[in-house]
Amino acid sequence: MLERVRNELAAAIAVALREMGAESPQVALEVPPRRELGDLAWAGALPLAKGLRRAPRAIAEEVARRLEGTLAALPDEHPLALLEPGCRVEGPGFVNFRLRRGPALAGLLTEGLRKTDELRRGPQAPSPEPQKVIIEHTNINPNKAAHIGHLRNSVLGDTLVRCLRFLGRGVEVQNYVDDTGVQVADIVVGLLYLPEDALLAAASPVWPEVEAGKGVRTRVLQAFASRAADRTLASPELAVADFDDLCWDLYPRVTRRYEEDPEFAAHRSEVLHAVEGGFPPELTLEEAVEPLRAGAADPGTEPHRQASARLAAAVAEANLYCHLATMGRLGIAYDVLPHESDILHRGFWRRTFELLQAAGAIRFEEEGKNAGCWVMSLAESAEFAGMADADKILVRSNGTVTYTGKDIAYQLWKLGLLRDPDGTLHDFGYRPFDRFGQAGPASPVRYGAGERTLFRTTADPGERPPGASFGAGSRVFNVIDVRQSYPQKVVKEAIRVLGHPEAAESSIHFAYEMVALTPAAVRRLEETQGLDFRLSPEDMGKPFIEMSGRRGIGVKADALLVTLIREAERAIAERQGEGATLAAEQLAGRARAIAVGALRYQMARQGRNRVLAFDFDEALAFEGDTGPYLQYSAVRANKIFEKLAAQGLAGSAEQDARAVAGVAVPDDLWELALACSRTPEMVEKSVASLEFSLLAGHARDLAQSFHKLYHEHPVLHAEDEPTRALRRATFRVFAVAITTILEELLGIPVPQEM
RNA sequence: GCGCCCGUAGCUCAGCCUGGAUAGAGCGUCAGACUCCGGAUCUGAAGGUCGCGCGUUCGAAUCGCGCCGGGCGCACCA
Repeated sequence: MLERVRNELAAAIAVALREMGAESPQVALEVPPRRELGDLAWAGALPLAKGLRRAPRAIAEEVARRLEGTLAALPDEHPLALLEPGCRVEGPGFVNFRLRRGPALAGLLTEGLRKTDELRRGPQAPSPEPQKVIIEHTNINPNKAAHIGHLRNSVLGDTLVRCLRFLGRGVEVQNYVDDTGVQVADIVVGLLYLPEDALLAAASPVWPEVEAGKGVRTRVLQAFASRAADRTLASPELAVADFDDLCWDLYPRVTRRYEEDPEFAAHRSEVLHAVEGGFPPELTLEEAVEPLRAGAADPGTEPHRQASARLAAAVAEANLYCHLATMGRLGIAYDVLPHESDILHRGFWRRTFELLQAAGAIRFEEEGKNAGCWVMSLAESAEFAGMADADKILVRSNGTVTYTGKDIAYQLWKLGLLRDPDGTLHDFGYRPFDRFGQAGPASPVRYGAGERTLFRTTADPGERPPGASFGAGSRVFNVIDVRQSYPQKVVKEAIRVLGHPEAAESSIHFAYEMVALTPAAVRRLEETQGLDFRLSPEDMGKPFIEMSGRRGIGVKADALLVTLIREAERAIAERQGEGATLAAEQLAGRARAIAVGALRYQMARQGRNRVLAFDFDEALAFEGDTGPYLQYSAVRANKIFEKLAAQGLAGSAEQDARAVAGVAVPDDLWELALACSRTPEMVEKSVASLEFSLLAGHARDLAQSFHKLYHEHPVLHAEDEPTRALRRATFRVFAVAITTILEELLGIPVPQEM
C-alpha cells in the first residue's frame, strides 16, 4: 500500500519537475525521522538547486504548489487520495506529506487479509522460472559435524532465499557436496589406518557396540556399514551423538598423526587416489567393507582401492545426512545437492578445460615453480593488479584439478554457460536423494517422508526424473565466507575471459566475515569437555580465536542448539511458577522454537562484514535485543486476540477496517502501523545490500514499539468500542507484519505460548 | 609488500551502499511501574571528540584522500 502511494507520488513530482525544466529527474521519497514532520518526504529540491539555478526552498514551494493542483483533481479511489490535501515545505527545502491515517490503516488491514488468504491457500506450485535465481549455501565439508561458522553461512543463505521468494522471485537452493576432497579422505584414513586405541577413543562414545579388545577396526567398520543400512548414522533426535560427532573427534586425531609420523601421510595420498578412481555403482557398502578388514585385501590392490572409494562416498553421505538434519532443525531446506564427484565423472572439467583452452585463458607451464601445471594468468586483469604472482593453478603437476578449477566448471553450469560443442547444455543426471516435508514456513524440515523431493546429481545425464531441472540461473549467489574472496574472484575472471562479461557480473559472491570464539568461550569449551587446546597466552589475550576443525576447536551447531533448548526449558519453567506442570511435548516444542529464534536472530542481526566473536552468554540471552524478545511480541499480540475471541470481542479485520476509516488515529498507534507498512521496503533494501541487519533491526523496532503500546493501550479493557476497534486494528496489522517477518523471512517460529 | 574488512556509549552492535531534519538499540549501572490483555515487558536517569587529520558540500558517522590501530586474504588446501 505504502509502496503504491510512494511510486505514484514520485511520478507526480517527476512530472512537476519536468514542467519546471529539470531533465529526467530522479525522485526518491523518504520517511521523515519524526512523525510530526510528516509520513513521506521529498528532499530532492536541495541537490536540484544548482541545476535549476534557483533557491532550494523556492523549488520546493513551486513543486508543492503544482502538486496541490494535481492532487485535488484525483478521483477517490486513486492511491494518492490516501494523502492529506496540502503538503508543507519545511527546513531548507523538504516537502513533507501526510497520509490520511484512518483510510490508510483500513487499507493496511485489508492488505494483511489478502496476505493471510494467500498463506492459507498454501505455497504455489513451483513453476519453471525463466528468471531463476540460484543460491548456493551451506557447502560443509562432509567430514565432520557442522559448527557455528556453518550456521552463519546457512542462516544468511536461507534468509536471502526467503526474502527473494517474498519478493516473488523464483529461487533454486543448492548445497554443494565436496565428496572427493582430502578432508573426506582423512576420515577414511582414520577408519582404515589410525591405531586402534585412537580409533576406539573416537568411536566408542558414539557407537557403544564398539568396545575395547581385539578387532576394534573390524567392529568399527561393521558398525558403520550396519548403521548405514539401518539409516541410524544420523538420528532425528537432537541429543544423540551421530556419525558427524564421531568424525569431529576422529579428524583431529588423524591430522595430529600426520604431524607426528610423516610416513602416516602416505595413507592420505593412497586413499585420495582410490577416491579419484571411483567404484562400480553396484558395489554396496557391506561388500566394500568386507575386504577392508585386516588381512582380507592388501592396500594397493584393486578391491581395496574400490572399497576405499566406496567407503569415502559413504562417509560423505553420512555426514551430509547429519548436516541436513542439523539445518533442518532450523527450518533450512534445499532443492538439489550437486556432488563434486559428479562434476568430475560427468566430464564437467574436461569440457571446461576445452573451453578455457579455446579461449586462450590457460597455459601449460614448462618451467619455473609451477612447472607441469596448467595455470590461468590473471596478470592482465585490473582486479589482480599489483599481485606478486598473478597465476592461479587449475591443474596440478600430478594431473588432478584444483578446487578452483572444479568451481569454474560448476559456476559455468549454474549460469547455463557450460555447453557441448553442438550447443546443448552439458548437464548432470539427477536422482531423488530423499523426501522431506515442513509443516509451516519456520517449522523444522524433516527427512524420510514428505511432500517434497530433494534431488542429488549423478554422472549419467540420462537420469532425468520428472521435476528435476536445475542450473542455468539468471543470477547466482554463492554464500561463502570472505576468506574465499580470492578464489571467487578467479572464478568470476574465468567466466569473463570465456566471453561472458555480463554473466560474470551476475555471479555474486555473498561474502560474510568468519565466526570465531571469544577466549572466554574457548575456556568454557575446555572446561565443559575436559579438553586442552594448548593455546598460548598470546592467543588467549586476543579479542577472538579462530575455530579449527583440524585441532577440534569449535562449537558444534547441534551442541549449541541443545544448550539453547535446555536454557529455554529452564526459562519456561521459571516463568511457569510453582505447581504448574507442562506436558513434556509442549515444553519441548516451545523450547525448540525459542532456541531457534535466539540462534537465527543472532546470526541475522549482525552486519555481515563484522567478525562474529561467539560468546556463550550472549548466545544464550533471551531478553533485550534477541529472537525471543521478538517472538514474545508476536505471542503477546496473538494472546490479545485469543482473549478477545473468548469474550466475543474479536471483531474481524473487515469490521475494523470499516470502523477505522473515518477515525482520527493517535500518533503512537499510527507510528506502529506506518512502520509495519514499510516491511517490503526493508526487505528490498536488505536484499539489495545483502544486509539482513536492516531487516532484523526493522523487526526489533516493530516489536519494541508494540511492547510499549501494549502497556499504554489495553484492548480488552478499552474504555469504549471505537477505541477498542482502533487498537485492535493497529495490533492486527502488527501481528500480521511481525509473523510474516519472523516466520517467512527470518525463519523464526512463533510459538503459541512461551 | 599488495588487496579487502573493521574502528560509533563501559561492553556487544545498528545506522554508512543512496549525505539531510535532535546519532539509535541491547547488555551493564542507578531509580521506578498499574490488584487491569503474561514482567522474556515497560518508564526514567547517567553514558558519544562517530579512531585521527585534510578535503568535497549549503550540510559529513555517511563521499574522497592520507595517517593510526586491529583482523583477514594473496597455496600444486578447500
